[in-house]
Amino acid sequence: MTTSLADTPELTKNQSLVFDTLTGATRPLSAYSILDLLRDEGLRAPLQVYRALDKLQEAGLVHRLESLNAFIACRQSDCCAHPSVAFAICEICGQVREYSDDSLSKRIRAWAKAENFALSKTTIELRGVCQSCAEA
Amino acid sequence: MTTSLADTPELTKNQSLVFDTLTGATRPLSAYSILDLLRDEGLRAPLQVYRALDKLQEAGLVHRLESLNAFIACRQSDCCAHPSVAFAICEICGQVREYSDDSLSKRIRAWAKAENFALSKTTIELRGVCQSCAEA
DNA sequence: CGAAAGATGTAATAACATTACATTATCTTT
DNA sequence: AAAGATAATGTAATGTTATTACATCTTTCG
Ligand SMILES: [Zn+2]
Ligand SMILES: [Zn+2]
Ligand SMILES: [Zn+2]
Ligand SMILES: [Zn+2]
Repeated sequence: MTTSLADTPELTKNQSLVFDTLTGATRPLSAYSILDLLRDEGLRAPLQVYRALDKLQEAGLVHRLESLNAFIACRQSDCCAHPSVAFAICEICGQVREYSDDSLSKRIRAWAKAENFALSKTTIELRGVCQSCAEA
Repeated sequence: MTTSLADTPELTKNQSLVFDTLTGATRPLSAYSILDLLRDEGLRAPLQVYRALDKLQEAGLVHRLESLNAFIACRQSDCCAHPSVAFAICEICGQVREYSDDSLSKRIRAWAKAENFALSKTTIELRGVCQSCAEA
């Protein structure tokens, strides 16, 4: 089975369907939106989507946006190499820019070390208006 | 009406109830937990809590933790002076540390400026294990 | 083959949040 | 004080997001 664009880990049918849906989207999708888009492909229940999303997140192919309760496909080739990724979410058009800033994650790790906080995951989400929406 | 600890803006009855509940808690509370704690005080419906939380957030007295769908009272006197606040959430005990790191927010604002992203709000949430839980 | 692990299908329910509408309190102006 | 405006409240219903429970099927591997 080689359905998807990035088949780093071999994806199952449901995982591929969900991943391809996210890859084709230009904005974050909620689990239920994904489900609706995949009804014709045979998906019937939320759990089918949530299970696929879990695996895709573990594989680093998909990110969850906490402030949106929604998901996007990873757009950064070297995303896994960076300890913390940031997302800039446009409040007008809904588009999301993913970026890594090493000095940002360095600062965070320094704070964690100084405070003896054993860091396992960081969430950085920026809200605002993107350049093209500001121009319009 | 001067019921609450920090009455910077004059709080209404429901706002005070919700704020005092959060101030008394040692961990983040969900809106529905707050509601349950305030049934005896006369609160009946989720909306009563959500409305109070909205006002308290506007006033900067309460923060929403996006990755937890929960709320905490602000514990930083000068929180509003800092453009972006970070939260370190312990995955064992549930306690949350709130801190401000100016160089962190400087980095974020620099990125936003370079990318012409009109930043309105930043969410920074760290997950991990706090010092006392690591020692235990 | 047969056990174990993983993936799937389905239903039900839990948890979180908002819309809509009616009412009451507070403040402002006359 | 009366009238009108604004903000807060009460209540019900509904919408949205996520998980639990249980049965079935598939793949892997000794
Ligand atoms: Zn990524
Ligand atoms: Zn935009
Ligand atoms: Zn604060
Ligand atoms: Zn802890």
